[in-house]
Amino acid sequence: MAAGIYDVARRAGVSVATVSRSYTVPEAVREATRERVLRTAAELGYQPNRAARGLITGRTGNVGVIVPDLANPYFQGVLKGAQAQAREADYAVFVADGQESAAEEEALIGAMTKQVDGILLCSSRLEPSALAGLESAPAVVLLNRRIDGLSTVTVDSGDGMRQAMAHLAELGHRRCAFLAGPRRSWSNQQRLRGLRAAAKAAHAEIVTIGPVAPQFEGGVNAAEQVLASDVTAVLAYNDLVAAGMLSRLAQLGVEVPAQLSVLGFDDIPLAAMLTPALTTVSAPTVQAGAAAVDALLSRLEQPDAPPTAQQLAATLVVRETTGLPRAGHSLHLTNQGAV
Amino acid sequence: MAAGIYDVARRAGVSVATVSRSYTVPEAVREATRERVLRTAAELGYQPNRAARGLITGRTGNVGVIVPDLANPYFQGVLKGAQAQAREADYAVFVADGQESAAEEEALIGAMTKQVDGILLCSSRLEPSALAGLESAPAVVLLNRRIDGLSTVTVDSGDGMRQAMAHLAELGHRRCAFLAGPRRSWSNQQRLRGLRAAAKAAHAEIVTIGPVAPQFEGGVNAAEQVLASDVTAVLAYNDLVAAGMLSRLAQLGVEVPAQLSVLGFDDIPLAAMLTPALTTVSAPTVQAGAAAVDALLSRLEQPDAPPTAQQLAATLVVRETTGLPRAGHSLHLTNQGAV
DNA sequence: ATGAAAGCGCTAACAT
DNA sequence: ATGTTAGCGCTTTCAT
Repeated sequence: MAAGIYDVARRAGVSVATVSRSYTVPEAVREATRERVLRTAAELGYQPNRAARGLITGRTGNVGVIVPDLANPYFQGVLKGAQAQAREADYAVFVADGQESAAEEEALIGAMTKQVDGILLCSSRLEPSALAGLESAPAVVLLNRRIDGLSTVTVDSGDGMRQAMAHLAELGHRRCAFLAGPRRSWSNQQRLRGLRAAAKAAHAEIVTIGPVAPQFEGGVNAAEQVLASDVTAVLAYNDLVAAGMLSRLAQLGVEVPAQLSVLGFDDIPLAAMLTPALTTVSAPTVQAGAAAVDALLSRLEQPDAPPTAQQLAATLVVRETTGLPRAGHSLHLTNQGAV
Repeated sequence: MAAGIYDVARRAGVSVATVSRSYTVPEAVREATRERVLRTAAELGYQPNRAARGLITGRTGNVGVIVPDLANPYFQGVLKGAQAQAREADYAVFVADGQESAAEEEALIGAMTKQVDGILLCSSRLEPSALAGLESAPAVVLLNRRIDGLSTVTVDSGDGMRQAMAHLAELGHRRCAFLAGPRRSWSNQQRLRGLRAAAKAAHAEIVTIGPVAPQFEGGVNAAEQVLASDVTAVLAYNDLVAAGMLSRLAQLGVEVPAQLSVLGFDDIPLAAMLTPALTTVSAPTVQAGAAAVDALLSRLEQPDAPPTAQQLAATLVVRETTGLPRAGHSLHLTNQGAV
């Protein structure tokens, strides 16, 4: 069997209290003693049992990460960053997939609560009222969502959109489409707001299309509508939508960026892998995941400190899907509907 | 504070044992009593503390999933499937990122061991000897790796390669390149073996290039070498490599599939999003993750049952990057090295 | 600086 | 069918 604290204590000729202290309050035990204890522990392959420890300290050493969809590449970066940061601080991480459902998310929070010290809720699908009720129990940090009373980490997507629009305006675009994401999504609202403000400043016109499903298919399905709207550029809700758009445009024989400029949002790895490579606004997902865990852990250190609201910068990454607007004529489709 | 079992017991007018039994051996308590207990528990918002339970039962109700790289889309599917299946059985899942390092992986296993009932090791970077030493402690299931004495879930990638080669042969390709993955990788060996056998059967010739990094860049960097090798088709180690290949080929002005056919492996979501869409061998990642957790859980039920070795079928998905071989002339590069 | 002993919240014998 | 009680492996007063 695995060695327990008593085995180590006996073998090292000390009491269990000393063994325990060697780990938790090292400075309270004489160096020679501690060394002997640790060496003995290593020999026996002893590791303190976290569950037993948690029972008495009230801390589990775990954090939970809940995302709406584990298959979404956006959350992959977040998870990677969160995991790395947690492990750094010697925390283990539970993951759970909310399946894009508020109810499931709530159930997961409930199930997780007792097993973690804190929960990182990513792009929560919960109602603001449900979120507001989370101020207690384990610490909670929100990613991509802002609610009073909770610590949050957000990406300045409004400014990201401003950069995107400024880029388009500089190229000469004056009439652009925005392929909107889910209407109630916080991120969508931020992006649209930032875009509208920037468009106004640039004396450009925005036609909003959608909402479309924030997936590849959403972009595929919206392509015709975009073409019909007589714009010279389209800003998609996210990279997945932009990718779908690009795919359908290629089928239709529309050249990007010669005939239409396309922008994404998020800069998931896919963006750089497309041909032409997608110009997009980079949201620092890995960094955001790490920052959120940071916020969570410091909340655990100082439960009474006021909640923090960190905002990360988004940065435009110009690649190959944006260019000068086509001359003042509308689009001719050469390859209507071909596969 | 959160209610404990004693609070529930007192309020329901029963002993703690009855409360406990209402959860763990419901049939051993009179229905009326159990109902009352459960109702009381609900009123108090009581939920059994899993850590305390685990301390005595020796079971944590957790499983761990270790992947070499959380940012790799392949493992995203695996994780999604594993998580769903685990939750189904009311298990929580720990994730950890091995950072492509055998040492880190080993450290993670050590750190996790005490906190989980079983570990799912995905595409482990560990030496066979290290793996063989894992037969004890928590249950272990291997994904994409086969070792005697351990339960495994693998994808029949040899047969996947056979399908791919058969498809190419039918189109008329007789000289194809294989962009090899890491030489020591189990998956790479399986794929190469399957490919060689199928090529022999089809009287086709395989030129092996690489090993290349199993990433987008690996494909980008290998493109020139592939072009120089005078093949009419190239089978990449995985979709990421194929995507890099495609990207570079487009830059070089090589038309796919007219001048060169390209195949990937895995069928990660990216494959369908590329233009032209990638023909690839679909490895059922989500299903594999779920099957592996299944294997893990049944191992927990019956620790003495012999280890199982499940093999999942791979299926060729023909999309747009494969076609007839170009006529018998070599490739002319029209756009050498352009961006 | 170290040890003895009392629990943390729960389950599993063992009673009744 | 239900209650009593002894721990699970550890941390933490309180002594020494």
